[in-house]
Amino acid sequence: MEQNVFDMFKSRGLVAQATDEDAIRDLLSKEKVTFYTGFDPTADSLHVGHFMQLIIMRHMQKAGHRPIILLGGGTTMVGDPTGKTDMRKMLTQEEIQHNADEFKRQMSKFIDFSDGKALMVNNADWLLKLNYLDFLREIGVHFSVNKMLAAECFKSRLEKGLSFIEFNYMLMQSYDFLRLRREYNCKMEFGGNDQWSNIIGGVELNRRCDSADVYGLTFTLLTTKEGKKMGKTEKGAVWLDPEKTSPYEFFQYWRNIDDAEVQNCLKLLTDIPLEEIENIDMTSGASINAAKERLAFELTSLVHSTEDAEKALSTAKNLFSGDMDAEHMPSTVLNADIVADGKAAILDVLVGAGLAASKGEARRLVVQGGISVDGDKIDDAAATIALDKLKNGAIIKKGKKIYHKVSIL
RNA sequence: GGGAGAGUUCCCGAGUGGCCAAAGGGGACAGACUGUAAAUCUGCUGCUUUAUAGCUUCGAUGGUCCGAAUCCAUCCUCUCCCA
Repeated sequence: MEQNVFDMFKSRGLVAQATDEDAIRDLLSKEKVTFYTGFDPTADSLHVGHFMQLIIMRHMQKAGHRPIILLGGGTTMVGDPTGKTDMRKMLTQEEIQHNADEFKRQMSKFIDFSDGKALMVNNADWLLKLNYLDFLREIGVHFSVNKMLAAECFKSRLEKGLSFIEFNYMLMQSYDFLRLRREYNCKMEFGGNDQWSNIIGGVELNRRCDSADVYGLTFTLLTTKEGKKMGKTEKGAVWLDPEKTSPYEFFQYWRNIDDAEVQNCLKLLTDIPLEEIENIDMTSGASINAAKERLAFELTSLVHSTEDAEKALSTAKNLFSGDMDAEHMPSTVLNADIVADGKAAILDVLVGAGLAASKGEARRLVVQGGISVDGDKIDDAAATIALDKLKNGAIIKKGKKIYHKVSIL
């Protein structure tokens, strides 16, 4: 008999909190369970933060259970205050719909929606129609303000100020669970560990309204060792959409991960057997690097494709071993008007390629020795690149790891 | 509704009329060292072809003044106390 999915989650360190471990293990081994995870469509692409939830749903589906993706078309209009220090920007209904559509497209890569094997529902379907008084009388009675205020997730907001609209988020999420159980016999809610309060709210609501036993399970959050959420870079989130974060950049994000995170990420995000992960020699740089490469490769193939992962890997190998491989690196085609007298100023090229935000920044980069063109270091801010070089495509290296091909029309 | 206070550059935070493009810290970026890691050290951090120069910036708008982040008026947002 195969290992119970729940035990598999546990052994890989995925589980953070569970409402009733034994009951959950039991339920998952006895029947095909319908469970749900909510996603708030606040941006037009999924990012690494959602990734782990998708992996989990995929595992569940493989084990024969039925996932419901709950799009928070309604809740997004309110904004989850959990862990946020500021109020969220309000989105219009059109924006939310657009984002939800994009989510669906990206998710079908991980989850099989055919033949009702997985469902996607939108809580806007019921939340938008709610009548305020009915809602208060049916749902509101079951929530204790005292209890909510004591919850950890509101603490930080109580210092900064919390508006009433956000305070209601928890009720709405709890109500979602009630609706999903009533309509789809959904018995479990999954989420990141930051969702714990919201999830137990829903579990309790089901019990109070219908005396129904349902369960909640939260998963470890992917965080860096400073406790920040993973998947954020200076430029923003690492997206799953190749248009927003190219497979190469995606690959490099994982390739450059902190030593201390490698094993954890392998456990949480890949299917590589546990023993193998635990046997990685963490004392040698070479073996750690090999593990990072493996991680990056596995994840890139999952999110994009094996082909993309291979391309990213070979591009990276070539670049870092000194060979110029211009094929898969980010590139920019510049307008001919930056060329004067058969050459273009290096500063203009840097700004044009988006490698520097302003000429001042570009100058700094050059002066500090951070720029090479076709392997030759440039240290003079007045330097130029000859037109024929640009025509063939010049490879600019910024810092240690950023390569960019620049050519001209 | 009454009273008190706050809004400064990516973030925190100093600055109460010229010496302010604005201290300090964090972050980011670049360099050295490394393993495409971390830690450490150094540089750097509004824009403008170099600048002892010019321009834009200190919640918003208008005003006082030779000169405003700093003073005045109105407005907006937030926090705290009382109701």
